[in-house]
Amino acid sequence: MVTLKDVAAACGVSPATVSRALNATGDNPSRHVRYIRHVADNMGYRPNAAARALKTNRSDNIGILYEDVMQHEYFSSLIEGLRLGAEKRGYDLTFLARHFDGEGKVYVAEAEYRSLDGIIVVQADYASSRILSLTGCGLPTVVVDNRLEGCGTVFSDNAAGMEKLVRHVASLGHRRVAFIGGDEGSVTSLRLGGFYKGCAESGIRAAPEWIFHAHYRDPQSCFGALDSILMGDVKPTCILFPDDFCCIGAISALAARGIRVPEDISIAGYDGVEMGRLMKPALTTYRQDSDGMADLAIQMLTDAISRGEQSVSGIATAEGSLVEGETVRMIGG
Amino acid sequence: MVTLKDVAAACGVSPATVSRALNATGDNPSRHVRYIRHVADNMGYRPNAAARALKTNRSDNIGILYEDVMQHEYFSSLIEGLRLGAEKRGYDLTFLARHFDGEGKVYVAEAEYRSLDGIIVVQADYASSRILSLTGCGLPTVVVDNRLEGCGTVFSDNAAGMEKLVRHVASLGHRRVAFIGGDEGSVTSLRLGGFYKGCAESGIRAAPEWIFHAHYRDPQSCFGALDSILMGDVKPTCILFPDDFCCIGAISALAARGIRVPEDISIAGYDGVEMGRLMKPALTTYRQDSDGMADLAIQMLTDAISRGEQSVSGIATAEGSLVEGETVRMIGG
DNA sequence: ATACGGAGTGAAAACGATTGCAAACGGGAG
DNA sequence: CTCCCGTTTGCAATCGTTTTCACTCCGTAT
Repeated sequence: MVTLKDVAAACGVSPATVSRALNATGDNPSRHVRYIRHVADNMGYRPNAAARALKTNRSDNIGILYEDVMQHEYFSSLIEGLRLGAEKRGYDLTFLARHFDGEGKVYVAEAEYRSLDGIIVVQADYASSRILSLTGCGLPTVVVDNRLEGCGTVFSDNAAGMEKLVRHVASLGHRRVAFIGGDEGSVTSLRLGGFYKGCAESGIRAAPEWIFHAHYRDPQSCFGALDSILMGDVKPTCILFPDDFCCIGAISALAARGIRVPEDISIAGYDGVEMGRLMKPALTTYRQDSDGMADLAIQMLTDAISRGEQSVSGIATAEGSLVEGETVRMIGG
Repeated sequence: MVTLKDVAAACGVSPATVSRALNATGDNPSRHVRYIRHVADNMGYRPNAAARALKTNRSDNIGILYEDVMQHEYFSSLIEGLRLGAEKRGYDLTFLARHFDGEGKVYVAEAEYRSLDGIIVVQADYASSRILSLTGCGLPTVVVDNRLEGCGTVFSDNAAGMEKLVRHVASLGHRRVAFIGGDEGSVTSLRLGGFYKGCAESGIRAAPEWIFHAHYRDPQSCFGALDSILMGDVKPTCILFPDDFCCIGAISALAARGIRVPEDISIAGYDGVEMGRLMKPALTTYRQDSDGMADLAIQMLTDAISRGEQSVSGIATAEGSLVEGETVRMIGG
């Protein structure tokens, strides 16, 4: 392993000079600096992250914290986006391991231990108490799709997206629209607000009997809601699902009852998964901009880091886009 | 931040003693050692990873390297499995960033820079030249579903799995079976071998005109193959797809032609994604044991690390399981 | 009683980088 | 030629651990 000292010897200068030459940020480096850099390159010098972190307390490393979300395509693409964003800005990404202590899982200690520069929290459930303990830790933190005291936040446009979806559905003539989701403490509860607003603006009555609770990406509770809907006297012409996964699954559940989509009933999902584009009829859904969210999150975080701040403030929202598929059909006015 | 020295002062001993007390591995620690540990705990002492790494050249940190696979449910659950396995054994997981140099992406340098203890490679494509440069780097490396000189390997039971699938299909009476996949340099080429073997053992003629090339998880090439199959004079009774994603997509493509699954044609996928269980008819497929593979990989790697070896040898295979769905129907003998 | 071996401890030297401080240097003005 | 001021450089300390080496202490064998 070639060290600063080796490069210094090769250049006939002191290690301090080499360090400065390599870290200098000026726009037009002097001949001497260029020479040192050239030699360092040639020798294959790479700084030692541990030594640097020890001295500076910085690691160019961001911790990422999530729970049980990897299987969701939306989240895994979000995480991939985080990685790309971090890479672009010269940071690495480390999974924050959950080392146990007496009372629960400890993330902060881990982050400190590794001298991480910041933390990104990706979590489907709101306000996990384990996460809450992060907020006071003096490390800049950005939370995705969640609101946490003292942390920066990046939201998907949950309310606005659902609103757009409702309008779209309304524009195709639907007046009896059911909503599945709105689970307390999940993003779908934010969307419920958008649903109400969209209904109000489109002159649709948001009938309480057509609003059903279900968890995000939980087919079980979702199909339960579907059952209730189908057992009602008056049936909706369109059902909005909490996520694409459940929505696609529902097509089969409906087919098993002899109900065709979209001929007999229209449906729409939420997320914008790849399968939705592939299938026939193509899924009508709202595509969350996971790449945009990821990049915003990393940007907020790295900005705060490079300003040397201990916390991140501010809220940003990434706008998604309506995906007009074929699962919502036009119905007679 | 509380350091070794602080603990030492509080205990009235030297830092060296504290270090030894905390790192001692003996089964029954002496009273004195227990006391030091107690004090350290109480003071909230956490070792500094950077200092430790600097001194020992170990980081309890494993690098993970992959390309463009995050969107695949199989891969993201594999990565989640890796994380869990690493966590279980006291390691963290860091994404290996791809810093560029003149000729391509450089992973090794990054791994060295962070003094990573080992590397796990997850990659759909065989023999990427970028990866190859890893092998000589003196870091223990385990490759998933791939064979690379000087690296440990964990395989999914590609051939055996496909063989089982073929037998299952044969046992339901199918004699005309088409195979899509077998792409050079991808895992599906291994499965092609299993296909031949399964056919041979089941007395099925593996007809070359029913073997079609397609990339893994590439609907485009897959549907092209499907077209060819459907245009043939004699049609197969069952089609085996390279992955569940394409297979599920194919159901729609078939439906668009008025072909029903499984009444008119039987199909099976490969991977075992969640959606397959949810849909109706439930997807017949072969579920790869991604958790098992991940755990094997981490175990091989951490074993080598703790033995202080510079490379990993050995090949392990994780056995998957046949998922008998409803997309392959029994046909008349 | 003396010598010896083992266990435990402390002092101090690393590991490889950054950085405050002071000295050396270089260029322009007088 | 000298002086002054701004820039560059080197020295040395430091970050928090681990680890070697020498030493002490104590129990046991001779």
